[in-house]
Amino acid sequence: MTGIAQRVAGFEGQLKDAGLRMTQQRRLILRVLAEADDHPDAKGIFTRAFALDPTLSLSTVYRTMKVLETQGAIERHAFEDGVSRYEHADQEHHDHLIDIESGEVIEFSSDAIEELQRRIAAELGYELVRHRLELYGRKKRPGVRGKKG
Amino acid sequence: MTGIAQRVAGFEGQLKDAGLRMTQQRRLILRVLAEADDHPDAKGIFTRAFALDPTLSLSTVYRTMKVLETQGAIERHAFEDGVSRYEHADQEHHDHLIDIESGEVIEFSSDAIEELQRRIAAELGYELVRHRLELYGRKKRPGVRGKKG
DNA sequence: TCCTTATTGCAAATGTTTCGCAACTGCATT
DNA sequence: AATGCAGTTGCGAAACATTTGCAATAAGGA
Ligand SMILES: [Mn+2]
Ligand SMILES: [Mn+2]
Ligand SMILES: [Zn+2]
Ligand SMILES: [Zn+2]
Repeated sequence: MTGIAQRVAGFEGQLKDAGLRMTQQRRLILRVLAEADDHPDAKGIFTRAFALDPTLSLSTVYRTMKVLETQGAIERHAFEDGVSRYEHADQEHHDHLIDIESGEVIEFSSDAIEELQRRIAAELGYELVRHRLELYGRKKRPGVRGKKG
Repeated sequence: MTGIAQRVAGFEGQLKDAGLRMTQQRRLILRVLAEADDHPDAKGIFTRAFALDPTLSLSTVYRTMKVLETQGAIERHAFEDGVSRYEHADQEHHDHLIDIESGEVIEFSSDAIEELQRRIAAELGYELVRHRLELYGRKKRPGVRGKKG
């Protein structure tokens, strides 16, 4: 919902408060991130940004992702393949379902499962701080119902 | 519940069926794995096994873990720190809660959450094949109840 | 025991992410 | 607009976990 410009401006403020600078590179990466509707890894972000500014380096992408993560501007995920994937954090919490055939990542959120996780942790004597939930599935062919169908 | 000897014997059969061999190294690693009650990584397994046979190499541990995983004899997990951790697969499915202060890994299982995940996937048009669920929490101090306590 | 081939140890290669460092630039201040 | 101090960047090298090529070794059926 928030526009790119506003988001960049808002982030600029956060940086300033932390004594950090808004550089061309950060602006560029922020833009790439804002325009992304998937979950790119560092190399993917680099590729997209590099197309707009071929002086950018991959190191800077990594460093920027760290800054953005610290500022809470992005979230980092590590799905099965192990590499870090990023997405902007201006949306509310959600988890992911990965299509094991296509690799497509589908977002979902469920209050019920969030609550259940909290309860499970509590029963074990823990306060839930964060969690990682990934579902790996295969697309159901329409028309095929459950075992008893 | 299953004894180490039986487990090794059973695995030997699986290997044979796959045209693979039961080597000293595999026997050793299997033993280390069977005696482990935690979730060691490759280096951890190597260290324990190396103590019993200092001719073993780390490569062999990695290769063996791959074979064992393919045979379904072990499970591999990758918690937040990124490295692969292993455990024998002779117990029923469970998920993990990690104490973010001590690093301790607590196992738990919940039919409710398993079912809920299946339902969520189904609602998105997917058949759930596997999942990853990790809870990261902090030990509650006894005597301190919820916000309204 | 012999033979075939799976397996091993070693070192080198990978792939991802981090780091040291000198050059560069944002930006607050003259 | 010019100055100066950090914070930042690009580059190459390092770090780290894991994989792989290869020649030597050993499992296990004949
Ligand atoms: Mn997402
Ligand atoms: Mn476990
Ligand atoms: Zn969630
Ligand atoms: Zn589960």
